[in-house]
This record gives sequence, C-alpha cells and structure tokens, in this order.
Amino acid sequence: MGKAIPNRSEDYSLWYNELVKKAGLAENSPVRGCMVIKPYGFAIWEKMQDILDKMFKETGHSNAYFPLFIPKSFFSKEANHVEGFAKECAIVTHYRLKNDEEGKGVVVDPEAKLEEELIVRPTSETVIWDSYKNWIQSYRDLPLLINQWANVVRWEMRTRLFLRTAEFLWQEGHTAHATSEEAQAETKQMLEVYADFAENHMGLPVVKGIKTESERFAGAVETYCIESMMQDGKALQAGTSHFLGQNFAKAFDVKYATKEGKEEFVWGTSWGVSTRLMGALIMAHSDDDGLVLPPKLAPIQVVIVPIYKTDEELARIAELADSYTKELRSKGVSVQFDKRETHKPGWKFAEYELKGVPVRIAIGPKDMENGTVEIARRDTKEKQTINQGDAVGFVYNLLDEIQQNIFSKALNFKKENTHRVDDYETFKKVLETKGGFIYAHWDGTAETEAKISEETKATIRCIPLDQKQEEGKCIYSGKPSKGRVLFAKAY
RNA sequence: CGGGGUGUAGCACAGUCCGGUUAGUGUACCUGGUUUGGGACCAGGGGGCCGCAGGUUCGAAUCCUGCCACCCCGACCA
Repeated sequence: MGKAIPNRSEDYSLWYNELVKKAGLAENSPVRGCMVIKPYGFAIWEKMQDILDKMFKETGHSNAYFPLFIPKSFFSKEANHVEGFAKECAIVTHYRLKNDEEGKGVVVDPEAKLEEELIVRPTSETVIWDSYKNWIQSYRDLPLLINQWANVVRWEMRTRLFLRTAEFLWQEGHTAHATSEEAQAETKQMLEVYADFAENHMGLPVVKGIKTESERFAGAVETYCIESMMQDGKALQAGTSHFLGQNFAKAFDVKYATKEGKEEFVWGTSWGVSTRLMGALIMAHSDDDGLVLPPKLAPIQVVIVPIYKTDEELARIAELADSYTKELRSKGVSVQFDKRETHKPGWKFAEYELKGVPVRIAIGPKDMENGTVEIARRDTKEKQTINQGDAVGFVYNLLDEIQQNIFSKALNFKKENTHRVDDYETFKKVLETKGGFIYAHWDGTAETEAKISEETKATIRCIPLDQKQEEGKCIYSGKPSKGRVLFAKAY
C-alpha cells in the first residue's frame, strides 16, 4: 500500500496538513478557523502542560482562572492594547435565542441585547489587571505571580491547524511587582523557562531575543521571544514574555503602598505559550513517514507489537510483553502492548511510525526461539536485535538517546541554515535560494525594517540576546549598526 | 477581505466541456475463508438528497442564477 502522507520536499504545507490529520492530532471543525483537537493530539498537549505547569510552580507561580468574557470598556483603557487587538475580536451582543416566527429554526432575540457588549478574550491582561487593583494594596501583596490555562479567541483571516486558529489553548502568566528591575527579571526568567522547555523537552533549539518595536506586544514596553527554525527554513515564534512596565497598572489604577508609606504604581509582566507549540513540534522533527516525537512528549513512548500465528505463540509473547510493560512502567516509561488481532504487524509498524512513537519492540516466533527481540527507533528508523534479558535497560537508555539525537539533529539543521550576510543583494539571494535564518546589520529604524519586509517578506524575528557588539553597516540603508539582528521569513 | 481553485460514499478521486442506462473507481467498512517478521489475498455484501436553494428542460451530478463551505495565493497575526 502507498504512503499515508505526501513528501515534505514536494509540498511542505500539504505534508503538514495531512500529517496533522492522518496522525490523529486534530481536524477542522464546523466553525471556520477553529479546530477539534483529537485525543492523540490532546495527549501531547497535556504532556506539555504537565511539564510547563510544574516549571511555573517551581518558579513560584499559582494558577487561577479569569473569565472568558471581558467588558468592552476594559479594552479601551490601554491605548496600544486596544489598537493591537481591535481588529480580531469576537463580540457577544445578545444573550438569548428564540424560535423563528416563520419556522426557520432559531434566531437571535432582538429583545435580548446586552447593555454592554462583551469581548471574547483575545488575551486577559485587562480583566486580570482589573482584579489586581483589588488584590494589591501594599508591598506585602507583591510580587503577585499568577498563571492561567485558558482558551482565547483571535478572529484570524487565514488559519492553519495548530499554527494559527481562531480559538486556541494557551497559558498566560500575569505578574505584578514592586520594582521595574524585579519585573524585568521575571520577564527574563520566564523566557529562560520557555527556552529550557523548548530545548530540553521539545528538542527544539531556539534563539532568545527581543522584538523590535513593530513586533512588540500591544501594551508592552519590551517583548522577549524564543524563535525556532522549521524544516522548511521558516521561523516560528515559540513563546513570548513581555515586560509591561507600568502601562496596565496605570490603565487600571493598580497602586501599592511602599514600606515608606508612599503610593506607587506596580510593574507588570505577561508571558505565554500556546497550542502553536504543537505545530512547532510537528514541523521541526517529523519526516515523510509521519510524526517524530521526542520521548519526553510522546504519549506512548514504547509500543510492543507481537508477531504470531497461533494462540499459543501469542500467549508466550504476551507473557514477555507483560513483564516488559511492568518493568518499564515502574521506571516511568509509558508502554502499550498492541495485541489487536484486527491489524497485521506491518500495518501496526506503519501506524506507530505515523504517530511518532519513539521505540517499537517487535516480538515474533524467531525471537522466542532465539531469546531475542527486535527494537526499532523512530528517529533514525534503525532496527536492532537484542537479547531478551537486556531489552528493558536498552530501551530505557535508548529513549534518552533519541531525545538527545532529535535535539542535535534540529540544532545541526539550524546551524546549516543560518547565514551571515553583509549586503542587500546577497541577503535577497540567500532568502530566495536557501531561506533559513540570516544575521545581518540593521540601522535600528522602523522604516528600514518595513522596507525590507515589504521587499523580501522577511522580518526581523528578534534582536538576539547574545548579540555581539560589532561595527557594521545596515544592509539596506548603509547607515552604521552596532550588531546583527535575526531576519527570516516567519509563520 | 481581494484574486484563483475545489465541493460526487468515512477518505481520495473519475464522470461535468458536449444533459439521456441502475452514478463509477480506489481505499475504508461488514461477512466467510486462507494469511501474519513492513500497510495481506480471494469471494460476497452494505453504504450517495452528486455542497445548499432556486431556475431552464420531457429529462440535470452535468446548463443558468444566488448562497455556503473548504483549499491555495495576497493584506493582517502567536
């Protein structure tokens, strides 16, 4: 039988769409731009949530929940914030339906118009800062370190499963601090948490940086981000962390009394990652046979497939499989023994490869005779025959090795597709022929940034945190520049 | 929201130009048998308001009008 999904090289975009659907991660919903996250896809998201949630708790944050609906008036309190989100808000105007008098189903009851319209949150700064006004009185109430797991809605023109959907799931952290320094330290700390998660759990190497003014979050003083590279060379922003200064404190009148009894506005941060990470995970590692999941995020880390003819054979294989399952589970490894009779082994191999299960153990009659099992790894597709007694230890180590290998493969890819460029012609040429990340000098003006993005479709992804001081000339204007910034075409 | 494309069985598509048998193929599904170390094979079977609503016609998947949905390309965005 033929392959389940198209090749990356033929049509990257189609490959992605098909993979998401065929691997059972998500599908389109009856509502335009929204998606149904299917059990397998949601299981991966839950793993991400578990790990991140732990990291947030370890850094002192608590979870809370704020409402989905935000009074329209809240939005207008922070000028930049409204401007940033006004164009993509869903608005609730009525609260009741009634039967159509002409018998054509239900209609909105015009009698039931809301006094004040409600905005479905595109992000929760406003409603949260409105609460903070009441929660914060004195320096003793600070810092306030809150996170929420929620859905948000941004009415997007063009959507793609996981990468950009009208409704998406995310976490948003919102903190308040006594000093600017403390808030800035929080902003950077959370950026580090995201980078750590991306690299060490998702196997996704990132560039940490600061957004230019034009790419900054609406209402922030400074936006930090992690940028990652997908296999088509395009950049994907995997997480953001914002230093809000006193913007929201002033807009919502959130003040605290200092030790000295003076009244001051508090300093804020917000930071988030979303189900977009699913898109990053898929596009960074997967291949033409399907998903490739890093073991730390794989809902099933090891699958055991029996190969047999008779019930007696199956019974003996099952005995071995059950002992492996028990032993591996006691080490915290998630194992599935697939003894379904409805599918053949070959079918199962292909299916688990499509789903990105990191390790497969096949046990057949020959193995039972020789005292061996066949162990296959998803990332390299290598197979090895291992003595039955060594299998558990081997698999346990292999999971680590796969996690490492997936990361270093992505890291190498990123290195190979990162270029340093010193003139505009070369810049355009590299973008056209190779793509990837380009480090180049920029004069620091929004005009130049806009021109470059207009002419080449590449944007400044960030000013890298590890930027080296280096005298140079802006590739576009020729004006002096003190360091290189990261350009790329982006998702 | 502008340009282009596509809507036919769960999925992928043919048939539409040029109207005329009972709307077809692959796959998936059900039954029986043989199979089982990389998506098995044979036989039989079920499944369609041909996107929706009008219109033209003796007759519409096919022609006309309107609407809707999805995909691709642009403008906007995590």
